[in-house]
Amino acid sequence: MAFLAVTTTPSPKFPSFKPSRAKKFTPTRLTKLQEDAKNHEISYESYFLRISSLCKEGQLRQAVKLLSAMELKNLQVGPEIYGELLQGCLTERALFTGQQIHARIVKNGDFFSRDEYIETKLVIFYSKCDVSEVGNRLFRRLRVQNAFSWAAIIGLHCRMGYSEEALLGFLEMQKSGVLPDNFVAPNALKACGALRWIGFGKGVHGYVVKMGFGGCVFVASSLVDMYGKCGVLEDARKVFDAILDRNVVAWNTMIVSYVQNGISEAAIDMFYNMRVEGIEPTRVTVSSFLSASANMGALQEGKQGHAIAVVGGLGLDKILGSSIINFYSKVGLIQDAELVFGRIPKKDVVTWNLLISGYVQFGQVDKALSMCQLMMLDNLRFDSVTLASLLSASADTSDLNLGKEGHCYCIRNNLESDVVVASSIVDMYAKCERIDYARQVFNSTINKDIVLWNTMLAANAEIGESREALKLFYQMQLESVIPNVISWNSVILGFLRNGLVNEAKDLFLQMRSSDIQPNLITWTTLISGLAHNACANEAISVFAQMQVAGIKPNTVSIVSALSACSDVAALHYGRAIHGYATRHDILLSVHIATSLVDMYAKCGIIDQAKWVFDMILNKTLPLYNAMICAYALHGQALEALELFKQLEVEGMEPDNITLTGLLSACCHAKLVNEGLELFNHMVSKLHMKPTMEHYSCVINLLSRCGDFDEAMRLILTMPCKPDAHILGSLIAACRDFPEIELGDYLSKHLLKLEPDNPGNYVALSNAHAASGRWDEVSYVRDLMKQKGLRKVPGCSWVQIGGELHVFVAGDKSHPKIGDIYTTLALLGTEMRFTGYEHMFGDSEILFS
DNA sequence: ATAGGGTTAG
Repeated sequence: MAFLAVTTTPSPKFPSFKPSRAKKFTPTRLTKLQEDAKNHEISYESYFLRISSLCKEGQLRQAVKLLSAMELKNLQVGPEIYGELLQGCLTERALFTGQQIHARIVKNGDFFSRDEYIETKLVIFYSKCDVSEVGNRLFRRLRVQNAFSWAAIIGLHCRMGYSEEALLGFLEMQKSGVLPDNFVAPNALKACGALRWIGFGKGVHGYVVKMGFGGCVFVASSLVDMYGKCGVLEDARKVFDAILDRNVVAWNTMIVSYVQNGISEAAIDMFYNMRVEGIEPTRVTVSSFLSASANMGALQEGKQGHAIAVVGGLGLDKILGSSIINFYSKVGLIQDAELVFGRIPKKDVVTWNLLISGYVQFGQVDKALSMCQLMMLDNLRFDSVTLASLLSASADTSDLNLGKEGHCYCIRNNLESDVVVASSIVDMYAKCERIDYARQVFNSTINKDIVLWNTMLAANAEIGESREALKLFYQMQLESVIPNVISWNSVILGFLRNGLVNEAKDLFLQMRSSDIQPNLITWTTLISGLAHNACANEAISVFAQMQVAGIKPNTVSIVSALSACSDVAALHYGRAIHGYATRHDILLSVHIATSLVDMYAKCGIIDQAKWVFDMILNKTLPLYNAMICAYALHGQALEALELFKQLEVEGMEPDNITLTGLLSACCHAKLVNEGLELFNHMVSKLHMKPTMEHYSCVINLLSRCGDFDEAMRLILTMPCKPDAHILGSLIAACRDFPEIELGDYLSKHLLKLEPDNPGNYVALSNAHAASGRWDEVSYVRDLMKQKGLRKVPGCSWVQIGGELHVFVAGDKSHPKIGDIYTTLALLGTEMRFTGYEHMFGDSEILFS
């Protein structure tokens, strides 16, 4: 029973003195006591007061010195002095000093270390310093677990993210007969919010009301926060409205709830209401307001928020600074973001990440990379967010080496198990055309979330692996991940990229009857996919359906619809879309103008195309290209060349498309000198490498003008093998002149060169058809049949008398069919569709 | 009691 004897040591004599009395000392009495202490014998009381005030001022070293002085003089030190010292260490979060005090307490024997007040203080101290092992151990050894220690330990669990433990503590506390007070309730509510346990939260709400804490702003604000975190904004608002004296925190909590639930408008509204009530915003207010502004892309509001922070003298800490940077980079004002970045005194990873992701988002990969280097020089390590941005940059630029470096960094630093990072890695490999690597990373990631599934789905859809995409779509559902709009959209895209139009339409119908409704991107995907698969008329009708469904078309959908109109020369619909764009003030978009130029040109109205072209002030290269190709289509080579001059005057660099347009314009107009001059200019002055199309235009031009020698010379000197198209056009020209011998030679050569390439046979038959030699066409087709070659879709046409004969090989829905409509449009409106006929087993569309 | 960053679809 020796140890019992220790615990029952007779208590030393202490002055009967309670810390609560300290509050009654007035400042004058305090100074008097301090003077006494200097001159005369220092009383216990004044030691206590001196230590207490030093602790409150944060002068911990001085306070500890006094404690040592007391110990030297063999003065008895009571629990209240240790308590004050611990409180001082607590507010200063001075863990080391606190541990020293703890050591002295233990050294002084069980009377001190087992004092209820001291024990509780120690639990609170270690809990607040987030030393959970010690805090928990001391708490478990407590003989009396009072409301204070319970609050400390529940708060500790809360801060460490052990929300379940916090709530268990809340229950256990009640079970042991200690009633949770208005200090514990906020922590319990915070845990409910973190766990999204609305049921438990409501229980706490009921308890709070029963106990009469409902009027406490702290508790009410926590309730607002809890309901907000659980997504029940109506209840959050009800609690908020019932608070009688709302302080800034209450307002902030409500604003934050709206922001976190994506209701930015309401958050902004709240902010203005708060200002009307004359509540001064804090950094928390402004940074939440800026989040809302950033999410809405509300330029004016965000700038106002920044101004309020400056005018209100709110210091630029890293969180407020980050919010400002986030806002500026989200609205694209990267330079302003840079400026603010430079003014933040203490930056952390988040600050750097924001600027880096801003750069990545606006395509400034170089700046993002140099930022990463500077970040390393600042002794900061990359985290998963940095890597996600870096990997996304590698994906955008298809930089496989950079991407691999990023992947390796993730492996070395254990970041690859983060789903977000895994998604970025998968996306990076997919965009760098290494779907095999993407698949490997995808398979080895344990916890797949919807974004990761969608990333893999999109990767397969992009390359038309529709089977694989559909498989993933079912597989994710088997693993209880419910597809969202993006998943559906990707599967539809996969079908369309694979040319499976019916399957795509089918899935779209399924989607419309499911819980998930098509959004703008679904409609756009479908319209553009139909247009690309030669279903122009359907594309146009889907575009109309989309408006019926109440979805406002954007630039991409309008451009796709216009391209569909171009394909079938649907002037009527094209004009309607033009009108729509004008009414909605989106005509200024260069992309739409470019499509309009193309559409009007292909519908035969070159003047209208020029009108649209002239209307755009800041012309881009694609716009010039569209107009040049429009002139080429209409055989107006001189105008095209004039435009080329204008383009060079404006300091633009022509690209391959520009040159193709110009050369084909020359070719149509048989401007042989201009064409050759252009070709030489392109090679020697612009240092451009001619493509097969460029050679094709020039060789076609030469042969159409009868210069077969020069054409052959070019064929022999070109760095790549001539394709079927080039030889085909040459053969066609041979028939026209006639250069029968050369033509026959080339024909045989073409078939000898690549006897198994069906494209060559098609080219040949097209060439024969163009010169009206039907027997030859028939012969070539027979040859194909003998060789068992599948027909390659394609078409050709020829005008004989008043009739236009159009030959369509294979499927009538082949994209090439669009050319027929364009040709018809160019020929004028007299041409009338008269029906299909069959010739050589293929369809022939007759017009007259 | 309240605040900041990242990944997927046309």
